[in-house]
Amino acid sequence: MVQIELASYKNRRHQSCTTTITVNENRTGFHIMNTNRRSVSRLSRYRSALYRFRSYDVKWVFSEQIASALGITAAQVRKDFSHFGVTGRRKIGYPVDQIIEHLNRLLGKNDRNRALLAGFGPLARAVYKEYLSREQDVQILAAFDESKGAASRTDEETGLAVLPISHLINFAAQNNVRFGIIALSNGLAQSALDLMVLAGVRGILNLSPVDLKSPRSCFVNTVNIVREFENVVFFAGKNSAKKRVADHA
Amino acid sequence: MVQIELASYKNRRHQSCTTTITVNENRTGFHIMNTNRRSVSRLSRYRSALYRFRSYDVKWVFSEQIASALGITAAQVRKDFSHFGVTGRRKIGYPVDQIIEHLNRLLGKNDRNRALLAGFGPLARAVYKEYLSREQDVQILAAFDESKGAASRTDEETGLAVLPISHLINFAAQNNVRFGIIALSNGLAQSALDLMVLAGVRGILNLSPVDLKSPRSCFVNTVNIVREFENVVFFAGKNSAKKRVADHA
DNA sequence: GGCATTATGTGAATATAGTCACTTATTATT
DNA sequence: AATAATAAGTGACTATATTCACATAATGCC
Repeated sequence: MVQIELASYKNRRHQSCTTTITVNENRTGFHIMNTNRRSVSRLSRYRSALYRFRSYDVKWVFSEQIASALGITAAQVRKDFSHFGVTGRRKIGYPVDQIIEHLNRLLGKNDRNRALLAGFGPLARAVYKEYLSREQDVQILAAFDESKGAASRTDEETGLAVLPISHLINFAAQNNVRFGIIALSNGLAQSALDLMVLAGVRGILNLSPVDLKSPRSCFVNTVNIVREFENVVFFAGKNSAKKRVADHA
Repeated sequence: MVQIELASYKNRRHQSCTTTITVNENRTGFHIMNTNRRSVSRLSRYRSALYRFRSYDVKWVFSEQIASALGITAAQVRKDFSHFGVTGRRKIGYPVDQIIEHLNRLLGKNDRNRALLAGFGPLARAVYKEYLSREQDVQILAAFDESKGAASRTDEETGLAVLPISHLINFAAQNNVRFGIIALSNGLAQSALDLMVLAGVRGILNLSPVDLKSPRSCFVNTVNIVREFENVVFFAGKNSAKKRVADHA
């Protein structure tokens, strides 16, 4: 069991408090055990809601308003915020600018997170073009793909460098790359992960439809789009009345 | 008789991973007692693991083997299976073929799930081409997009019909479409959802980076790829920043 | 300044998810 | 037939996640 510090803050009695998560090691990597895993997945939803408030020049928001924007309860918002040391003022609410700033810090939005793409097929291209290239905090240094031969090239449409996979380790190590995105549809996904791990990558978003094994030094988040569609079919089919809107956890 | 090791695990008195050829017995009927959200999201992972076992002609698997394939505990597998009425035989394990069949039924894999795409930009195209067009149980009837004018057309590359959004309601209603996938990057996502709901759609996979509001009649699963990457940054970042205090505390 | 108001912040309570450990059915062995 | 072995199945338990409800601090009004 491993304790990781998430946030430290002072409560109203000026006692300093620290929020930690407890992590359990298992074969496939980190498994988050205590209350914070789901809270974390809400952080960026809070952030987008707050950006929307800010775009309307709102300076202060109540937990109630944030909650209604995300479709959750106000108590949940306050609890989450309190976990991460986000504070507000009674009768006034939470200061939009400050909280955005705070969330950005928590989410690594103030850094330039160097990352690389393994695979540059249609899905990877689309994700890069539509999402990643627009995020200032994510800097995709190169893509690695062998589909068009083993030569290095520059993708015309996006201007991204596309290198052969054999260059991955050296490139990642030399550029101190800490994050990777795997979008290879075939069996290459696992070996791409292995290469990344060897190169010192610390976190991977896996978009390929296979579950990958990773040592505990590297956090892996697998998003399987077909699986998510199957969940929709399941829940839409059977009518379990509880939660109608799911959040990908 | 084939003996292939697919997964290794520890028996409290050391190893074993065996396989036998056997007959299938008929078992019919299943009922869902509890709909545990996270169990459901494991169902298709079980299924893929079982397909892999089957590809090696494995007829029976132990919960231990399945667990090891997914990196979870055997108790979890048995508990999940018992939730969904999946049964095995003591000392023998679970019958691969039957369980695959059972899971397929649960996941709607034996139906032709008619669905439509809202948006046909690069992401939607990629998801369609790489994933959805290959699934026999998902039948994408058409895509709806206005980016290339308001005329109906057939997409050359994929052969998919692309219609103007104004046709969505009638088309969906006439074809009794029950599922939708939204991949619109702009503010059109919410109105696409509203149209689908009006047309009687029961479940939606939302790939656009906004949280959508939906009535209770329609289940929505939002997968936000940038958010998933942020989670990676968060966990990988914190993990490397803080030295681990104690292993196995 | 005093008072009424109100939304935060947080323990306690509840709900959900996952693990442990034991019972039992089934099979193999003697 | 009796015995040993073993993995499914399950109830009790632990861990995680969310909601409840209320004390409390900050605010505005008189």
